[in-house]
Amino acid sequence: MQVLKDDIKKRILNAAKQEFAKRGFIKTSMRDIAKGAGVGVGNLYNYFPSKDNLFNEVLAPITAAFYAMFDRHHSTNGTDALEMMTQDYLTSSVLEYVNIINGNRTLMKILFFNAQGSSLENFKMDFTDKATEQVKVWFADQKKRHPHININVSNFMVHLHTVWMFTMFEEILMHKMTLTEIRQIIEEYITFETIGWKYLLQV
Amino acid sequence: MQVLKDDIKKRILNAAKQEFAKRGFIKTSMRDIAKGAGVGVGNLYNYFPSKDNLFNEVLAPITAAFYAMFDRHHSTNGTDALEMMTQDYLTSSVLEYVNIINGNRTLMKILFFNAQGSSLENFKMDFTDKATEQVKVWFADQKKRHPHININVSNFMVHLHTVWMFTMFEEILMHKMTLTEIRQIIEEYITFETIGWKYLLQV
Amino acid sequence: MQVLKDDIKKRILNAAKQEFAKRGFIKTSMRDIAKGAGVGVGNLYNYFPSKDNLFNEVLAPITAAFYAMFDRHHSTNGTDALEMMTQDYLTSSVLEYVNIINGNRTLMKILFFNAQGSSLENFKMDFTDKATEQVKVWFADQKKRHPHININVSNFMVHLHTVWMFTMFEEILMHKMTLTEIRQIIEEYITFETIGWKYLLQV
Amino acid sequence: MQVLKDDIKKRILNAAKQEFAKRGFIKTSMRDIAKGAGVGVGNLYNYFPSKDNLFNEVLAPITAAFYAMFDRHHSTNGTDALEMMTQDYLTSSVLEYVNIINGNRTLMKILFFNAQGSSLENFKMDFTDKATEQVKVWFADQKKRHPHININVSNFMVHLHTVWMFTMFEEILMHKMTLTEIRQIIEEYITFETIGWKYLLQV
DNA sequence: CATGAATGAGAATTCATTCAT
DNA sequence: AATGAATGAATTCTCATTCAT
Repeated sequence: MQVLKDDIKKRILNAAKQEFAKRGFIKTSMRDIAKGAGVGVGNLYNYFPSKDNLFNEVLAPITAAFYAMFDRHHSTNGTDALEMMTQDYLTSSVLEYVNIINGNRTLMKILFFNAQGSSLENFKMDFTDKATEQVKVWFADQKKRHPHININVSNFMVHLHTVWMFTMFEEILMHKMTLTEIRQIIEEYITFETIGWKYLLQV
Repeated sequence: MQVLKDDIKKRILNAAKQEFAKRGFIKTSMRDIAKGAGVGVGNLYNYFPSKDNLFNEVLAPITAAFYAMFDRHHSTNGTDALEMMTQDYLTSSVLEYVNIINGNRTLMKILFFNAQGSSLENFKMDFTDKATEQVKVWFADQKKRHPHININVSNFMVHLHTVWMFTMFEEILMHKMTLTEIRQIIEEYITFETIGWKYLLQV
Repeated sequence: MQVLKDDIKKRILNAAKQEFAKRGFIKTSMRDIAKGAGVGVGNLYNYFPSKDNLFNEVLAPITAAFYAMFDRHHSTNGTDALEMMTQDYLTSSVLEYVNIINGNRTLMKILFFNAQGSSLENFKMDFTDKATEQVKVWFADQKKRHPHININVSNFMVHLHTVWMFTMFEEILMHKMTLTEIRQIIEEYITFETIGWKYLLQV
Repeated sequence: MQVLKDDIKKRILNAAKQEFAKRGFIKTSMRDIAKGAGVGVGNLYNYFPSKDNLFNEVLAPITAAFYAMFDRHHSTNGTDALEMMTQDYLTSSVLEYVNIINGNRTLMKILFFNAQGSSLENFKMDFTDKATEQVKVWFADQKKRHPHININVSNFMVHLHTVWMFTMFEEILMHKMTLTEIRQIIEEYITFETIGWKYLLQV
């Protein structure tokens, strides 16, 4: 019975994923999902209290991954600024994101492009805001350590670059690329960012 | 009578703008707009043949501005690459965009974030694609003029930076900023881009 | 001024005729008519109190013709049965109808096929009912004159043949025919009817 | 549950039948039907995907009967002309139609008089056209068998008589008659047709 | 746990008619 | 007399959610 239940839940989540990816949150109807899952409409509500909740559950893996990553990086607040500027460090960081993306293309597409109308419609914005806050704290910390660093970078600039990273993810998503291609892009991206920031920070 | 008509049309367009900005295209109902404009529902259709058309008319100023700018820049294809790399040229270019933005904050918000479900839902994507095409042509032209330039930048990278520019606009939009702040950001942005591209192109 | 008014009225009636013929009573909107007449919507109501009234006025020529014919034939009640059975008499009668048809093809089409939803939607039925009543009176009269005539023809049969005549008109209308073709058909029709009725009445 | 479903479907079809018969396709609203069936408006769409489809389902019995009959008569193409001229053969044929009519008075009324605006609005015309085609084929066949038969009857005349038969059905419909009355009428009708055609064909 | 029928509000759009100008 | 903007009710159809079975 428990097994059966889990199976059904998975089938619902899967069907929902397909439909949300195809038509977006608003245009997807519970009926479509039920049909896709081979399940009665009413039964959906035995597993998920509402359409919005179902949507959140579908996207749980990706949102969780983002939050997990966020927490992990929270603990790197102690990392030294100059160390962070190394290509290696950055590359490994970004590749971490890329792995998330690559394992969850569909979910990310939904989260970034098809969430309008749901409670997750502002996820990207909220997340970047949070991330920016974190970076601002990190910057303040660095100021103490390296007084010579030009820390007068606007908060906005920090925010913008966070968003840009996401934008890059989006573009990678939308232009179905091979892993090799992705690696090359990441490299170009990192180069670009490193050069720019080093200049701005006058390191 | 003529005055009255124009007045009502403006009131409808205004109400529509407010509602579309608040709730997005899909979730905004003609009833809401009518109520907002202090007008009967049916009367909306004396001015605009459909919801989608009304939406397009609301956004006409901003879409027209984008297309006009696109056409103007089309004629700069002859511009030399090295000239374009000057801070001055770039700054003036970007400020052009910024002026558009600044005069049409709400409209841009709608166009970029709230157009899902309308015929303009792909405007940003289509526009960046077009812009990318243009830049690719420009790159090819530059290859002839400056054979020493490293032209092996992926199309994707070109595309990405076009999108980034838009992203910056979006962010400027969302963080209601003063003109001075905007100027500083543009400066940082230009610096960043110039440095990065000079490096990539090995100029 | 009076001239102008008449001109406008004619233009409205004409435009209405076109539209009613094209789309039928229900599907034709007052706006369409106004546009067709080159007149403001509101002005229609200065000439005709309602859509239904306008419809009636458009069809007035044809309905009037039918009623006029009806009245004329009312006075033929004195005509002798055996005289009426002659080809000549019948032919001339039917040709009378044909002339009406031919001069008013469009109006008849409207009256017969496009009146649903209007107060004239039952015109044909009402008219045939009245005509049948008249013929029944005529039959009763004949019984006195020619006791040997088999008068036991059902009222229904009388009704049916009235309807058939109309049906023939409809078919002639729908198969745009030349006058010669029409004449041939009428001849065949009369032959058919004469033969049949002579047999039924055992004349 | 299954019983309930069938019951409701019947109630909807019945209510729809009543309303369509009363007001015709266009003027009947889904709300009226829902109210008549004691059902919510939305629920109609659980049974029928559209108003037009509901209309078609309501009329399915009668349209199916017509097509079935058409197919059956298609196989009588081999029947000899002179045989067909016998009263018995014709009577049995027409009675076949009459039986259909008698069991479906309301439906035929709807199909013939109240279908405007629906996808069945041309049913009668289409059907008579098809039937006429069939008869023309039959005529051509007879010409070979009985060269002395005067086959120069206009196509129009053939068409007209097909329509007339339908017209008779319509009239029978509209004048609620007993079966005995109907039989008498059919007899008169057949007599009329036989006499007339024999004369026209110079048999 | 499962069904899908049922609900009822809400969507966009149409249209005859009125009325201020 | 003429305009056409304005109204508001009516149209078909959709859909998240509930509930009897």
